[in-house]
Amino acid sequence: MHSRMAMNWSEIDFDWNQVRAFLATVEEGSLSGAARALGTTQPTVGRQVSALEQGLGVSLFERAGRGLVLTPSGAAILEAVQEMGSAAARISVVAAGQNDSVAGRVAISVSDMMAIHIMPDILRKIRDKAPEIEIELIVTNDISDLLRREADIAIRHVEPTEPELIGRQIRSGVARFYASDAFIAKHGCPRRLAEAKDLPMIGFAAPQAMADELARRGLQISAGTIQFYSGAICAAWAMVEAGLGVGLMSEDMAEDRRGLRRILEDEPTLPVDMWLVTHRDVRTSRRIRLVWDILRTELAP
Amino acid sequence: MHSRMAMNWSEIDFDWNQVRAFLATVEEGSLSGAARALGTTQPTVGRQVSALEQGLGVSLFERAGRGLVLTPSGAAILEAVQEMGSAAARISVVAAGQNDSVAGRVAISVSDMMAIHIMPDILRKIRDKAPEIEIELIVTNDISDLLRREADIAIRHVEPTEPELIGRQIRSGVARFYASDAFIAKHGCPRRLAEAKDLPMIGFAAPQAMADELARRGLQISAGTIQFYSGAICAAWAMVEAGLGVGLMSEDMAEDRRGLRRILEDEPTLPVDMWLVTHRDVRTSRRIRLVWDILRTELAP
DNA sequence: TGTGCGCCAAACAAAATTGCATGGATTTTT
DNA sequence: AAAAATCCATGCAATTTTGTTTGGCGCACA
Repeated sequence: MHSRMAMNWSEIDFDWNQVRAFLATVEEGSLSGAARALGTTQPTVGRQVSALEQGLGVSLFERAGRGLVLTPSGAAILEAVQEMGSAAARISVVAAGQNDSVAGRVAISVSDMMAIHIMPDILRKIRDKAPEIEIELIVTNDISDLLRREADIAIRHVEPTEPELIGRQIRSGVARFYASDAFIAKHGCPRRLAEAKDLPMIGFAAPQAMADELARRGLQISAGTIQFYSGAICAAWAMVEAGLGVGLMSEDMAEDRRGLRRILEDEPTLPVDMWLVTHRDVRTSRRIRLVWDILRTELAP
Repeated sequence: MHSRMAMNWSEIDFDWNQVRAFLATVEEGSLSGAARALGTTQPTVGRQVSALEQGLGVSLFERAGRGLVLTPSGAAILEAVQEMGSAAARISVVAAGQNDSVAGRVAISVSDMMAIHIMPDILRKIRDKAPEIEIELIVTNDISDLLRREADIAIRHVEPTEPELIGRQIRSGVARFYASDAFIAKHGCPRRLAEAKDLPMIGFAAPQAMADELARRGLQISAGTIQFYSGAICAAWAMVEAGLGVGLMSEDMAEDRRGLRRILEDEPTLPVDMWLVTHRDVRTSRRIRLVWDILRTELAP
């Protein structure tokens, strides 16, 4: 019995893997790039795309010397192709959630500072409690996309807004300003914000973006004071330690740092939230649930 | 920020065709039924579903003697799978709309010699592969103007320089000198260029233009030896066959000619290139692309 | 209870796909 | 302006996938 309307199979007799090759090619911009992304070879991707063109009776790319250019026909089907891709990603997410084996891989996405200062101890605990779980630590300072299953669990600093994601606030710390001893020896140790406003500052993002973000939290900083910055927070902190400027840092992480001193005693408190986030569908997996619980316990205030 | 999120390919490493097999199995109720619907065989569908189960790490069906029963995990991914299927169907529909029907006219511009000696066989092949395509053969010895859409595809002997045109070199032959048996009986068969320089020659262009062109290619010919000429190459060749003079001709075309003999064994080789040329914009058209591909295959060395 | 029918699983031969190596072409770099 | 780096196409060998055939199992029906 067919509870649903039966599919018209003759309409989709083309090879679905060829669609995947096409999508990868569009996203990567070249056949070679698509091959790298898919873990196959350029001739294979090229032939699959050609076969799709022939199967659909449309030419999708114009071979233009270096690289390919999407034809109008290619652009026309692109939206449906992308939807097919995101449905495939959802299959992966849901299937991962259905997998109730404890043994297997769990991917956790964290910032580099977390990876260096906090995760090692937690990973040891995970190994003790569940040695058959294999952890992939994805280190990125971008928010990684749980919807596409780049990671199973992520630690973010903002509450997730997507309805498919569930987040649990695990800790709220405070960020403060720090500088190296050498820096203080040279510039003095400012106690009040007013004294510090001309000191060079190390940023974690482009100066204007960082100034805007701080302003949103009630701290007026001129973008001009940010001379150096790096999205890699540990690199930014190396700059602070080298005495290149003052830096803003979560309190509990700064404790470990040697040669750093807190400055600005009257600064407004900058709350730093921490959220443990996962996908509603993968959370049902026993293995992921186990890791989730360990993280939640260990990261509790 | 990336508004266009790239796909996470490493996690979507399962075979998309396996998803199709799973969907067909669910909708048809059995592996055999799915095989019938997909136009394949039951073992194939069975193996694809098994491979999907292994790839996702989840069991999708309960093998229950006669027939299969969906497991909870199978039911969980079903929605996303169906969405993938409907996206696939949409691709097919959109592509069909984009598919400018293959029926229609394609104009090919060729020289008269090509039209007579080479095109007939190729036209037969085009008719076999795509009977609904109507071919107009534009016979001209001028470089026909693709930019003005006099023709959709042209065969030229020089590489196109215009950026709007794309050309593909398909063959490089050699031109040699030939004369009719009657001519040789009367004038002898010159073996060296020096012996021939006073023999009457049939031209394909105005004597001085032809002499200049040959000089550019390293062959010194006096314009005065060209007594008769015609831009219509086949007319010029009728003159050669009638014994009015010697003629220069592409080797592969001369082979077919009866009553002609090659002369001048020490002549410098005159390369004759052949380029398939079309306009960038029309190349995306399905039927023109089809004809292009046939021409390219058939004219390959 | 025996028989027929439909379905899934397994073994082996055939076919299709893939990967590798290479060549041609174009853009970027030095 | 030459050289390096990419990128796509193609020929050929190897692997993978598919098709064919056969056998086992459960269910329906006489």
